[in-house]
Amino acid sequence: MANIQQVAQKAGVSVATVSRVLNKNTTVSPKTKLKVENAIRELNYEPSMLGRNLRNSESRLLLVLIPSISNPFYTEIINGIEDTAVSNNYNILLCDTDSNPQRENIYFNLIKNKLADGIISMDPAVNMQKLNELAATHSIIQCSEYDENGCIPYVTIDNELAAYRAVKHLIQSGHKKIALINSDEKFLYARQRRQGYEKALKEFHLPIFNEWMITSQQLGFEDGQQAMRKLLQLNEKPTAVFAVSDTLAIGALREINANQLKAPNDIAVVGFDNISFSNMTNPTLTTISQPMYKMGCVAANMLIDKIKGKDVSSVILDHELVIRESTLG
Amino acid sequence: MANIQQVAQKAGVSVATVSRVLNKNTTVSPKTKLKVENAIRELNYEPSMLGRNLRNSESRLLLVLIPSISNPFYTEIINGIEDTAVSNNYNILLCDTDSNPQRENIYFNLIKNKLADGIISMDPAVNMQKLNELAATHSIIQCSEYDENGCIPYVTIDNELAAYRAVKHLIQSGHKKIALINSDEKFLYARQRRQGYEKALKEFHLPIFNEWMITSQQLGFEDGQQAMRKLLQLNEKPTAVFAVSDTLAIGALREINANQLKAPNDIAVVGFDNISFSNMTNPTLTTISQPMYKMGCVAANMLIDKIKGKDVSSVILDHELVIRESTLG
DNA sequence: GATGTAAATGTAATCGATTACATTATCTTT
DNA sequence: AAAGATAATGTAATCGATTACATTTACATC
Repeated sequence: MANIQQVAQKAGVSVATVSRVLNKNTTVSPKTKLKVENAIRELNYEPSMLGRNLRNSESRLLLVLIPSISNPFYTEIINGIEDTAVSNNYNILLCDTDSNPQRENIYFNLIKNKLADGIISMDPAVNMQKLNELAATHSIIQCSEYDENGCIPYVTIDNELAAYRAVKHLIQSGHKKIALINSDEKFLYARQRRQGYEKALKEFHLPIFNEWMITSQQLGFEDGQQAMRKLLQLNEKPTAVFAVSDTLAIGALREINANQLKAPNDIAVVGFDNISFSNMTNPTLTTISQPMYKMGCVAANMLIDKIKGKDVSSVILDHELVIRESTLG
Repeated sequence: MANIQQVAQKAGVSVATVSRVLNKNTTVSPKTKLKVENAIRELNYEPSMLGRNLRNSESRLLLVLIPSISNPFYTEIINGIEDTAVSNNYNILLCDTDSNPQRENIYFNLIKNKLADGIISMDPAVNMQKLNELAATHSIIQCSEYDENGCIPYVTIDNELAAYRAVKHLIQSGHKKIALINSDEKFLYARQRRQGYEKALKEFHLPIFNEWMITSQQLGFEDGQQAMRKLLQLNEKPTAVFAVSDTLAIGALREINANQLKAPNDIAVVGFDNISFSNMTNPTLTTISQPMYKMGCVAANMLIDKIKGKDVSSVILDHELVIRESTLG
């Protein structure tokens, strides 16, 4: 692969002139410009980003941290981030942390090493302290999950309100025994959604039973199945379930089917996220729709602004309750 | 962020010595080594990959091209690639081409520009000619989808045999009217799976009807729904369907349910890929299981070998028919 | 034709690392 | 204590671009 020197030599000009042509600098005569362009074409030259980035100390790469690529919730967000990034001449590095601190470190180093210009973190299990430290010197945005006490700008939805609405919908459909399948409350969204759940129950003077609140360590389908299995073993079974993630809800639905029960008649189910699967289940799943694509766009724009040195402030986007078969008796 | 010069100054040594400490070169006395390490710690120094990569002309970044991050089929493969890459000290750049030639170009430039050391392409819609040209000068591996006539090493399964087995299973379950929901036959895997389908039908002297072969442009759930809708409008309806992707099959199942029909009694369904969701549907989906994680590992190892200059040859992995409720009358 | 000004082009420093080669320090050995 | 061998460290070129500053060229004006 040719370098800028060879192009300059072939065109009979200096490297500076070649660079000017490359960067669309106007102070190049049309004649020399043509010579240079011919040389570039003949040599099949492509400028090395390594050299360019070293000099400009930018990489035009954005890091996107996700806990697991297997959760469809993130895919739509990523589409939004990617579209926005590309149209601003950035590319994204998708980093599956697996909620593994060691991997996390690898990716943090990438930004310290100037191989990335900024980070969008969607990992709820990220080391918040480290992230905050890093944010002092680098551009970082949080998406969906964030640190209440930190100073990193974020984009998210009102989780408590969304959960409240989901549970209220169940109550208004006539349910009085409503279970919660939550994820670990070390995550902010889990605490917020539980608050929304409790708020709705209290408002309608319904009892809050610890037995009906299951904590799941992971968000896989199987985890939802397991949680539902526990609920079905109780003496006093709930008639409705609110799961804090569609993947959990879908697993729960599966377990209901497997026990020859029917949703929503035996047990109604509400999920959270509106992943594309949620409309393919049998019955289809009632869920809270997050504006995932938009969330990705907003996060990317915030990050790019931050990199440019602008001030950015956090954003809370709207959500929507999507009512489908799993709660429609 | 401190650079190597400042570390050298602080430690009272030359940059060469710092570099030696960094690269675990043995010819450094324990005493100086300590001095340097202290300086590094005090200055919070992290070596710039940009400088290092420019000098070494390597980036230790692998490009992974996928047509769409929304298809769960790819997620398990990516997990395999990522694990293998990380344990070999590489990181991966996940690139969602959206089967968009312009995006594709962006990512091809990344490797030309030395920002990536190699490519694993899983995009069936990739420009094969360009990919082959690029392969002449760069390290490239294809995964799952490949070019029969090209010279790029690949890892895949025997698509024809897998499809043959899937259809044979339907025939042996008593079905005589078997439809195919295929994707565009510009893709090799589509042609191969169709061949397997036809081979099975011929072997059992069953007729091949063009009406029963639907081509879907995309692999989304909705596309499967649409395809099934067409099949259900036929005068002579099939009693079983083989879809070349689980996403299509799940959409088809959904459409069957929506028409108050039951799988497998009214119509049996077989998918392809064994994505995790295929075990969550109602009924659960019979499908061909590809060793996705392993495929990713093999592809990554092949690529790393190729980068090292070793000779690598293509690999065909085993598949498995997973029988579930959607074909079990 | 001399002069001034603007446009075009070139020279060389720079980004932050690695490393071949040169030099200096240390240790043996007699 | 001198010589030679070896270990430790330093000097400076290098990777491939960008760009401030310097220089050259072209052209207008009197």
